[in-house]
Amino acid sequence: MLERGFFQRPAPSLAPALLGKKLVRLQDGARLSGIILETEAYQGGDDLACHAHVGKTARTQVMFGPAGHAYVYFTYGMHWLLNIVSDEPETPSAVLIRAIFPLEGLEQMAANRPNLANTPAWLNGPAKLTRAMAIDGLFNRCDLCQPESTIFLEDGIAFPDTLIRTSPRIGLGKTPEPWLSIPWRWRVSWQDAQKLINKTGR
DNA sequence: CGGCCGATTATCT
DNA sequence: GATAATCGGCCGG
Repeated sequence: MLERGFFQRPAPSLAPALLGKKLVRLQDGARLSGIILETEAYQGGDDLACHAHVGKTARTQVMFGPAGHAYVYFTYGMHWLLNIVSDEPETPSAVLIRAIFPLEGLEQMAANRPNLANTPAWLNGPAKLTRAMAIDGLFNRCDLCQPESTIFLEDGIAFPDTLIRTSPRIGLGKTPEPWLSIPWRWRVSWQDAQKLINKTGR
């Protein structure tokens, strides 16, 4: 289990460091997991794309707290998105988990997503992976560094820097420049990940 | 492939 | 009352 110290840095530093780490969810005694393939950073009250730019509200409060906690929020009337709170208290900051490469508990994750065809890359979206891992608002503000947590992170594999691509963040709508174009999205392609994971033997 | 669009409701103003 | 850190279906090239 990754300890709190790992998360205690600004989101633009933590986000790329999370690539290759293992996201683990214990559901009904089963172990569901995947290698993180895509992340986005949301950093500080100055970041107009960050929910916390409006200040402390019931929703954003957790981002003002200590690192290593989950920020799970609801959007578009139907989706839950998982973030990991980063940086120091009073500096609102979080990393959105946008895609994982399924590793353990594939059968149960597929059962959690009955309507999804079992295509090769099927957890390539922030709301897809939360549904497959049965992560919803009940996990908002939970501590990912507690020994009894049913969601936590583990060491995984190391992706070479050459496989990591950056781009602007997705879905920001009418967020103004320069925030719209800041390259705070990091990702590894599903194909590259599969090659490396197979070679490493998981 | 890429673009458009409707679904559906917590959260904020 | 408006908006949304998305998704999946449907269209055209």
